[in-house]
Amino acid sequence: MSIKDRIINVLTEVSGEKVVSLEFTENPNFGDYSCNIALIMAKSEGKNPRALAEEIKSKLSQSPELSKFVDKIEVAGPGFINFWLKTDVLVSNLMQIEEEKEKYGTSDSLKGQKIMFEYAHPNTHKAFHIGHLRNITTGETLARLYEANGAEVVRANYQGDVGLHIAKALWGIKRIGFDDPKDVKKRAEYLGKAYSTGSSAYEIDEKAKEEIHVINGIIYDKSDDEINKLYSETRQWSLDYFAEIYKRVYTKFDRFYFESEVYQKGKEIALEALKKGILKESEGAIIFPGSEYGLHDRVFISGKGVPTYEAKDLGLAKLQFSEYNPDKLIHTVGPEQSAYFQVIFKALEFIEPETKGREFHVPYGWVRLKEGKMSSRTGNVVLGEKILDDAKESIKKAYKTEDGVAEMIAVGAVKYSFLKTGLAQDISFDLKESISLEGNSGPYLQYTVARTNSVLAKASNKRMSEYANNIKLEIEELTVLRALSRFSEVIANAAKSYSPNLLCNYLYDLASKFNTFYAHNRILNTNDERTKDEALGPAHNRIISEEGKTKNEEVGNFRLALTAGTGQVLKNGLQLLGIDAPEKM
RNA sequence: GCGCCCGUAGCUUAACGGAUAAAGUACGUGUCUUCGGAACAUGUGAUAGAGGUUCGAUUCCUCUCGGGCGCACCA
Repeated sequence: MSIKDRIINVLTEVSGEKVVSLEFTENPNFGDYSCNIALIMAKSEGKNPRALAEEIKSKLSQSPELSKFVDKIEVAGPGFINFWLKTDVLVSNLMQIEEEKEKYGTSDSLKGQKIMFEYAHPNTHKAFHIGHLRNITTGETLARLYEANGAEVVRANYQGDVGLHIAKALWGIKRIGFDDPKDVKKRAEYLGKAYSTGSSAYEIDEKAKEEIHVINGIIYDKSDDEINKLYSETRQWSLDYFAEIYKRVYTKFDRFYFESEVYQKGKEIALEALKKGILKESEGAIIFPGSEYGLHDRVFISGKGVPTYEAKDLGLAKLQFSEYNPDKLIHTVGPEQSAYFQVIFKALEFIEPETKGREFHVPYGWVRLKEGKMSSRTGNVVLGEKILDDAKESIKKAYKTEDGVAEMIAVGAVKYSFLKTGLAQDISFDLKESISLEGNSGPYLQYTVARTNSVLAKASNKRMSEYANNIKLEIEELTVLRALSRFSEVIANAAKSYSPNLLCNYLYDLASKFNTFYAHNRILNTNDERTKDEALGPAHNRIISEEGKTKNEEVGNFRLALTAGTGQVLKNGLQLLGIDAPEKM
């Protein structure tokens, strides 16, 4: 049981309240943990909150359990009860990092749960743009966060390889002429051009529109050999291109679903549902009457008899649940589809009842360009890959870096710039400004790891476990120590609330505190001796040898441990964000 | 028109209904005869507007203004 839970238990017992929340404090003057229970109780009982807090505090001070790890309790502000942890608790946490290494911070709180994360979902024959990159970055991180908490994770990718957009691209190919550039990237560019050609023709040219619908029909019924061949060849071009990107951003999928794989099944399910009266006929199409449930109607099979995205999703859900039977299925998809998913989930409740309460839509915000609106229809897109390449180039220009390291830093910079913002928040993207290498950025964290590596490599004494005793802490040391102890709770929160940005903020805060410590204290060849008079205060006044002095060696060992612990936690945290930290940079 | 989401320093973003609204960037001033300067320190600067609920509101409710997205055969 965590320290936090143990404090909560005592608080629950003493206060008699069932729901007690205990929070980390941002301000060190307010201790390690803070509790607002007195404020809440005062409201319902009509008492003075401060007096009540004092009352609770005096009961708490008599708890033998609490005295094992709590050093000081104070009532502050309107009636908060603040707790300071004993230094040994924090130091033993440091030893835990040393023992558990890359396992440190993980938990099994979600053990036994199977979660399917469905993300990325690019469409073949269309560009893979920065929005996809944000999606894949987000999905991968969520998957890793859930794994870190013990869940069994299935990574799924649902790729659109049939539908009108393909027909537009094929029509475009016919218009501009078939051309195989024989290069993965150039093939993707060529398809992007073909798609925007077909797409704009579709809107302004009635004849083109008709032709595109004919091609769309052929894609489904495979009635034309020439189109079939063109389709399967160019489809593979896209898939090869996507595979390169997945590899580049460290994502591997357990299962690739395709629209081509589910549409037939989806259509059958929809027709079956029509018989049962779940779906209805309307104006020649087959629809789900969402409006009967406060939602809106949606077409599942078009008047032409073609299954729409909606019907395909029925087939997809059927397949996903029969293959994996996940406890939760999380679709990482943009917010514009929120209303769509509400309708689909409702329809699924009737058609596939086992999905009820297990389908979730986690929307992530748009990536908007400062320069103007992005649209693959008009060809005005910024490719995901271009961002990575640009970042890499500017890193090489600014620093002497070998290619592999520059790539690692570029990926870190781009991913971090997406993840540090709240999931639902739109990102306003500027090609030059957004990929930051300084301050609150991926490279800053990577740099800090490299710095810890460098210091540790120079250390002659590797026996860091001897540090723990008799060290009097400087304020900067204590600050880092406290930050380190929060890691596991942060990743649990980040997973639970789908908020990778919480982890980003935490890691930046930790790195920043370490760098402050680093700038003010020597780690190697320490030459300061501390006396009793330099003690920090009652909470952390730990004294030392008989003469009241800390030995240099002990200080050095402790600082090395602090350095190693910081490096380890930063590495573990970056790993969860899907970012590698180079040994040197 | 109906519905959903969003307005926080010049810019990009934080903040379970809590304590002095937190950072980065930019701009200004500094630190360092560097255990890695992609660093550290320091200054200027913000909750769109009006009501309401509350001991307490960036957060919840109502309205106004401003932006985005959905709402039938695209995905």
